[in-house]
Amino acid sequence: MYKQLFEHIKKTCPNYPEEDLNLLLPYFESKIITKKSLFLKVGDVCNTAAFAVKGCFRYFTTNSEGEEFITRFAFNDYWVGEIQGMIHGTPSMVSIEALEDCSVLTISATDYNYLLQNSRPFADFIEKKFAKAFQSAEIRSSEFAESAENRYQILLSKFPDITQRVPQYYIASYLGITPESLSRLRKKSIS
Amino acid sequence: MYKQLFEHIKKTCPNYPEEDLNLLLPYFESKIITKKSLFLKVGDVCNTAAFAVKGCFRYFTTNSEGEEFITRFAFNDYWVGEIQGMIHGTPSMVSIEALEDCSVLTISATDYNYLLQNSRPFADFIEKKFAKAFQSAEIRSSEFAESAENRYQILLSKFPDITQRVPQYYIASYLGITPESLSRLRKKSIS
DNA sequence: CGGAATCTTGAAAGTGTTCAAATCAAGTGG
DNA sequence: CCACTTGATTTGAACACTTTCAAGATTCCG
Repeated sequence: MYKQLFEHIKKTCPNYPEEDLNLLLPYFESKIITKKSLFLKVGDVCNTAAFAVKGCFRYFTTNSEGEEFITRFAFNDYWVGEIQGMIHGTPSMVSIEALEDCSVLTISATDYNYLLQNSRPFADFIEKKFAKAFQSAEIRSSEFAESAENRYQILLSKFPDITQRVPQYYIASYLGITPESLSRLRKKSIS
Repeated sequence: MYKQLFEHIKKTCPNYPEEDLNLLLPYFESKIITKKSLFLKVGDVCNTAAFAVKGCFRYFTTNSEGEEFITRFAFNDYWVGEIQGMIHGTPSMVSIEALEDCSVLTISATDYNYLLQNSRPFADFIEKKFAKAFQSAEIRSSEFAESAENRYQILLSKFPDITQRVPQYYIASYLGITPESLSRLRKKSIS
């Protein structure tokens, strides 16, 4: 559990001091998030962040027609939650739901902000994560420059096992097409 | 010129100390960016940020078909450039072009980073701007949950005068449709 | 073994694209 | 100031792609 979190941190910040890693321990709590439960709901303020040791989540919003639209997925070694809301107390624009039973390490917004203020290495780590998240958001929005078929290929190349873990209609929603269209698109790609 | 920049900063950070504002002066330079010139090119590292006193810019990428796709617009009182690249030296994923003759206040990446390190108020200001930019990127990608017509209406509500300043084929590109489709869509909306 | 959920397939309808031509607008040079 | 050029927008018709709705096949799970 914690070893995986530490590995994750060291991958992002290779010179994160070993002793500072151990200081993090008391702030995290191991939890199971059961399949289909909501980790965060639109409009709520995110008061917990979770490091996904094992699991799979979807972020989604609802459009003006009342249809769900998936904005992103999160898998093992991803952080789940809304950093923005944790820091500034702004209500979330997305909901987050577990697609499997997920094993996570959670940290409260209070402890998170405490560490941000009092641990230089942690603050640097979060800053890097944040920069990465920003880049991902920019990439996500430019994906729509591509055709649905290309978007699907890009998604597959990023997450080769996504078809095993995520129902196809969710992938379709992420791509912005109907499940039927995705089914046909897949059929075409194979032949 | 500078007054406008100061107003902009005070709007974001109401208690930005007056004396710290004046400290910023020597780092900024007033410039004109002529219509159609590139402020930043894909792949280059952004070494200058610009505060748009007056003007209008488009950010764009090129998809795998070689077609341009506009990711966002920037107008008066916007910051133009890639903060990410300025801080981390990463190459830009977008190009930025002036759509009018633009009057801007520029600051070099070096000075920018210097201020970030040495001026607490400036760092706080940038942090807020950054959070805002992140949110905008998230919103931008969820816009594709909506129909082209709704996306157009949303854009109009955000920038009521955009049709006066930006050619329609650029707006179409931003919406992810052809200029012809936008033309028809507008015709329909009016009646 | 059911029953529910998911995925596939078909046909019709809808929507956006393409390509070509016409119209409109703005600026240039005689 | 007008004719001309160039760029931008509109319109039309054929076409391509995606959606919708309905039905059938498949998979998963209690």
